[in-house]
Amino acid sequence: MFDFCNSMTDEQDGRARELIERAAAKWPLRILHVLSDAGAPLRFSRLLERVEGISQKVLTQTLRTLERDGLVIRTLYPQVPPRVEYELTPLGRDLLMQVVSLWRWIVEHLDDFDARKAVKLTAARA
Amino acid sequence: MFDFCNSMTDEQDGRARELIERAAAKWPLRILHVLSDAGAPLRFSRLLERVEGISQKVLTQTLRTLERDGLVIRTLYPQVPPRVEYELTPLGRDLLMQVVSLWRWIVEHLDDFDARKAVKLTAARA
DNA sequence: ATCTATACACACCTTGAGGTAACTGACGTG
DNA sequence: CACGTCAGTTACCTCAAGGTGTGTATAGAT
Repeated sequence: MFDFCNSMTDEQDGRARELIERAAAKWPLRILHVLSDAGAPLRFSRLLERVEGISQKVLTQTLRTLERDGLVIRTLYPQVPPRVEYELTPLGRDLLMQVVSLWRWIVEHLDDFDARKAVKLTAARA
Repeated sequence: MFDFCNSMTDEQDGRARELIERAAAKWPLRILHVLSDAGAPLRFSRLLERVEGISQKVLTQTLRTLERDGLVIRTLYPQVPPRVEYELTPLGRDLLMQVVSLWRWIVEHLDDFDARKAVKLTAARA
């Protein structure tokens, strides 16, 4: 049914899996979403305000990971006090769009995600 | 850019987020994939063999969660020794298809996920 | 001299997912 | 009566993500 899965090398599968796991962590998608909504580069402290509930430490961590993955760009302006701006890369924007389409599908089918709606066949045939 | 995000209630967003986080955990997608490939109900021990590396405990845990979410159906045949079969629900199949399309997109763009490919603008304008 | 703002770094702690290994219950088999 | 099978359960441990709280460099403003 998913022939393409078998046409992947193990390395491709591994890397894709890593990316999914990193992106599906607690904060990355929120951050990408905030950056996308802003439509313009955001400073560190703006992100800290808009990504509700995140701590400074985790925001820096997550941003570094997103940067390494090529999803955001970090621009440092050597001023005092320092100024750093973050913005989405085209890849980040594209990834977000892919995820959003999945998200939309889930929201549309939210009522189905419930075991009580699943037909139970418990042992009728046994 | 993602207008539909703002047309969601907080509750919808929260539930969708929970589902994503659960589904993107270490094992659920593998299990769904194995069940899908099998094309037929699988016994517990068949899953244990085919989902490489998973332990009994985690397999049961994960299957229970998938069952609660309405993604798999558990059928118990009251025999001795016991026989239990797991199969995908239509919803599970559909979810897997959505995720696979995301997966495919990621694999196709795997080479782009690398910070070295991102254009760096480090402070040229400062 | 003190205070403030910015974007962190560092040390510490909590929490939960996941791993490991042993045990269970019911029954048919030798 | 011991043994193996199946689908778990239970107790215990580990490890890393994430949370909390503080420290730091710099220079302009008061």
